[in-house]
This record gives sequence, structure tokens and C-alpha cells, in this order.
Amino acid sequence: MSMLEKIIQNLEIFSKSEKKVADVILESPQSAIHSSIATLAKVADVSEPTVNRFCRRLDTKGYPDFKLHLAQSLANGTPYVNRNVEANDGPEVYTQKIFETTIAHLDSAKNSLDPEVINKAVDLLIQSKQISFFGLGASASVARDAENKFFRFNVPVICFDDIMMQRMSVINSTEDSVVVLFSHTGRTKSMVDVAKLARENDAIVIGITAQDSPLAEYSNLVISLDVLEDTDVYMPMASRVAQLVLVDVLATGFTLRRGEKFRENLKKVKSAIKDSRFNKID
Amino acid sequence: MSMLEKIIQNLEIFSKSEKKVADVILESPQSAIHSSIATLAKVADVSEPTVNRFCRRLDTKGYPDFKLHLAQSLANGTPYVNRNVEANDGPEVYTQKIFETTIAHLDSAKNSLDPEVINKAVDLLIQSKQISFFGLGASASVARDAENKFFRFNVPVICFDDIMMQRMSVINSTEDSVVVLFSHTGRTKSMVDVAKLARENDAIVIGITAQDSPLAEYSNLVISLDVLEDTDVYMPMASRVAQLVLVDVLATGFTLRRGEKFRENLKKVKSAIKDSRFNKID
DNA sequence: AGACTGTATGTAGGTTTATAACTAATTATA
DNA sequence: TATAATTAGTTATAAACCTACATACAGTCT
Repeated sequence: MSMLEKIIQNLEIFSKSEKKVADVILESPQSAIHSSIATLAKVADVSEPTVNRFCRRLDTKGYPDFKLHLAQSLANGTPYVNRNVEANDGPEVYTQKIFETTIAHLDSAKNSLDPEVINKAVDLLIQSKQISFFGLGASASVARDAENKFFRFNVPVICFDDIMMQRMSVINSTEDSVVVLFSHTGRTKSMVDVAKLARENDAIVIGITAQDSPLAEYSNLVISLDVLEDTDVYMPMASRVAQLVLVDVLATGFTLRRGEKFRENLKKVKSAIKDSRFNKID
Repeated sequence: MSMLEKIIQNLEIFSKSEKKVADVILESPQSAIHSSIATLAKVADVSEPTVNRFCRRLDTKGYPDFKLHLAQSLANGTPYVNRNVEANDGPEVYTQKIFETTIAHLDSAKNSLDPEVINKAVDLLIQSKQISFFGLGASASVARDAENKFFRFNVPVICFDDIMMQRMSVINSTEDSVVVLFSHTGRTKSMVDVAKLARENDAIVIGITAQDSPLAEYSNLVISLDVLEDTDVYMPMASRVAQLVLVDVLATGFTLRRGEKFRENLKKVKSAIKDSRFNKID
């Protein structure tokens, strides 16, 4: 936990004078780390030992040590926290906010992922003879992206963003089929139906969705991205980005598992694309 | 630049004694920030003022100030730098690496964006009577995503990931049309052709692409995401994520510009979707 | 109610720490 | 070789920090 959060969390435990110190620090942490204990004490209108005690209460060795910790809290130039966009934000502000929110979410997604699950997913994908990526709405573009990636691996891959096609497709599943379903909530009826149908036809279902959701019920393997989202006003942006990065991870795992020789192959596909481009030097 | 990097970079400029100090600090930065100037001097076998001069040489006010800077360098628990995946990385490692790389890229993209350009783009989008999103390959999913988003705004929006359809579509452009082209390199021939064609038919072209690329030439407005990418082995992952977030930014700007009343409308679209979901409590 | 106990805060003084000023030594330069 | 410039160390001082002690206040027990 960052020092600033820690201060906020302990606000009620502090005594009157200590709270004064906390207020001053929270007011302007940047200037706090550049102040001496004397100046800080003066600004907070308390005595120097009070400041010192305040520091110790936060499990630091003393004031200099506290400053060090505080400095580290402030180090992340931008405080990647979830800051919601407000009605009167200018372009500068909302751009920053959206990027920062996305980054914060990616970070939390990163920490919530279980490498073991990733590994299993890669296992399943490697062994399958047919990979299907399905998504609806916002998740459709994630599925498309996955298709695009795995298509380059020269793997039989299909992708549908249409419920009927998805249903028809899974009916032809075999036990060598892997169906990857993208759904943030895991509560989209038709998606759950597709999962059910796929299972009934022996396919292996990987659900990239919320833990404990109906879709998760029907999945052989669930990869959950715990991305807390304020889904009320704005659309699920961050969750989709996290899903995309997850696809990158799976694709990378896939590539690595296939070994060196296969990576050469990747370069070939890549260079095939190059011919349709303007050459940079000409 | 981080303090540690700065020290490494200046290693040759330092004098003999200063280098001793640098070595000790680089050896164990963590312990350095917890040492007093005296102990550090002793460990480095130099005098205290030498340490002080060392600090000043690195543009800090003195030793305490230096420690603060150093502490901040070490703060970033995870060093969001571009760490490439290696052949023998395990799931844990490559997952972390990919997420961190993506985050690092988003951060650099965030910093490279010009809010003024964003604002202009939103202006253009707001005023247009017809928005087209075009992308090929990996960028196609970004275009789809943009379509999905703007479709919810009840705006006439089209999206094609097929060259012929794109060409046919832009031929019918008017001066009220805005064509948004996604291309990481800006060097895909057919994309550039579409841009050219669009301009010839009075459409306004927004290129989400590299500065100084052929595509940028034909764009009325270029939004460039300076995402340095090692495009050699793995596919352009990060750039695509940055593009997606950019779409979020544009969509948000769009929404904000339309004002409160319109945001209510968004909720309606949203609730229409809700009916196709399982209810959480049942 | 009055003494007692414990917590909260401040004062004073001493210790540590950092820096300024100065000096000696070394290196470079004319 | 003499002189200037750079480098590093010594001494001195001031600033910062912390300990120990003292006071004030609140709650508790007799």
C-alpha cells in the first residue's frame, strides 16, 4: 500500500495533532518531502516531536525514513488510479484519465491472473485441431483480434460475432475443438447457450469471463480478469483492453510452446505482409 | 530518466572518488538510501564532502535531496519497461512481461498525444454526418471496436476491413463525411490509396498512424501514437492497444461534447442490452 | 469529589548529519 | 618549470533530528 493511502486509512486513528500533520502532508505531499521536520511542524502548527511520532505511528523509523517512503509513493509520476471522467473535463484531462484508468486496470488484471491457468489454456490451444473465438458486441473485436493473431500461426481458426453462426459452428465440434468465449460479464444469455451447446458436442470451452458467472459454469477453463469497472455510464473499455492483452499473452505462450522453428515461420508470414507496403526507404 | 540510469550514464564524467561513490550506490541502491552521508562515505572510502559533491553533480540540492530522487527511482515496484519475451520464459514471466510492456507503451502513448489534436478530431467527428472506420489486418479489430462504440451514440457509422468495400464506400463521400483510417505504419499501400480516394471525394480523413508516413500525407488530421515497437518477431500488439484506448478517448470526447442530455441516451442503449442478459439476482 | 493512571503534546538539550569554507594535493597547461 | 585548474580532504558550523523530560488533559477508581 502506498504511504499516502496508508495515511488516509489511518486518519481516524491519529490524534488531534497528528491529524493536523496528516492534513498538511495530504494537502501537498510534494512539498512535504522537501521540508525539514521543523518547517513541517511549523506549517502544521505542532511541535517537532509530534511530527516524529506521527512518522513512527506509520511504521517508519523516523522523519527522514518517512520522507523516503512518501517519496516512493509519489514516484509513480502519474498516480494510476481509477479517475472517472467528469462532465467538464477538457481534452487534456480526459485523455490522461482514460489512459491512466486503462493502465491501472491492466495492472490489476496482471496481478489477478493465475499463470497456471494461462499455462493450461495454452496447453489446450496447442493440442486442439480447431480453435474458435466467439464474442458479441464489444467482445467481438477481441475475438476478431484473436482470430487475426492465431491465423498467422497457421492454425485452423474461426471467429464469429453472430449468434446463429456461433451456434451452427459449435454443433460441428469434436473433442479436438477448443472454443474460446469472450464475455466480460459472463451473463449474456446467448453466449452461455453457445457454451452449453459446445460442451454437449464435446468441445473444450475456455471462458474469458468473470469468475462465478453462468458462462464460467459451462467452461472447462475460466480465465478471469478481475477488472473492477464502473459500467454504469461509459462502456466496458478497460475490460476489453485487458482481454486483448490476455490474447497477446495466450498467443505468445502458444508461440513459445511451439519452439524456435515455428517462430521462424512467423517471420515468413510477416514478410509476406511486407510486400503490400510502401518501402520505408525509396 | 531515472536516477540510476543517470548515474550509469555519467559514470565516465565522474572523477576517481566520485566513481567510487557511484559504484557503492549502484552496488546496492536500496542500502544507499538508508545510509547517512557519513556511512556511505566510509563504505566508498571517500570523504563526506565528496559524496556531497557527487550528489550536486547529478543536479540535486545535496545528499538528502539525492536520496529522495534515488528512492523514487527505486520506487516503481514493477519497472514498466519494455522487456522482451525470451524463448525460455515460463507463463508467469511472459505474462508479466507482456502486461508490463503494454503498460509501458500506453504510458508513452499517453505522453506523446497532443490534446489539441484530440480536440480537433472530436470536432470533426461531431460535425460529420457520416463516420467511416477503416482498418486492415490487426487494425481491423480496432476499426470494428470504434464502429461498435460510435454505433451506440446513434451516429451514422460504417466500418470495413475489406479493401474493395472501403474503396467503394469512400467514393460516395461528401464533405460531411469523416473517414478514420487505422494503420500503425501508415505504409500499407491500399490504405494510402483509400485515403487518397477519400480526399478526392471531399471526405475529411483522420489518420491514426505514424507521423511522416505516406498515409499521414493524405490525412487532414493525423493522430500519431509514438509507440516504439520491436516489430520484428512478435506482432504489433502494443500499438493496437494504444489505438483502442485512443478510440476510447475520442468516444469520450464525443460524448462529453454532446452534453448531458446525450449521456442519458447512452444509458438507454445500455439498458436495452441488459435485457439480453441473465439477471445477477434471481 | 479527589487522587490516580494513562495519553497527548510540548520544551529543552544533546547528538547526529549535512554542508560551507578552507587547505592540500594532484593534474593539466602554457 | 611555473601556473592554473581540478580534485579531494580537513575543519567548522549550522541545520536537522531525536531523546528525555515536563506539563496538561481525560478518563477511572476509591
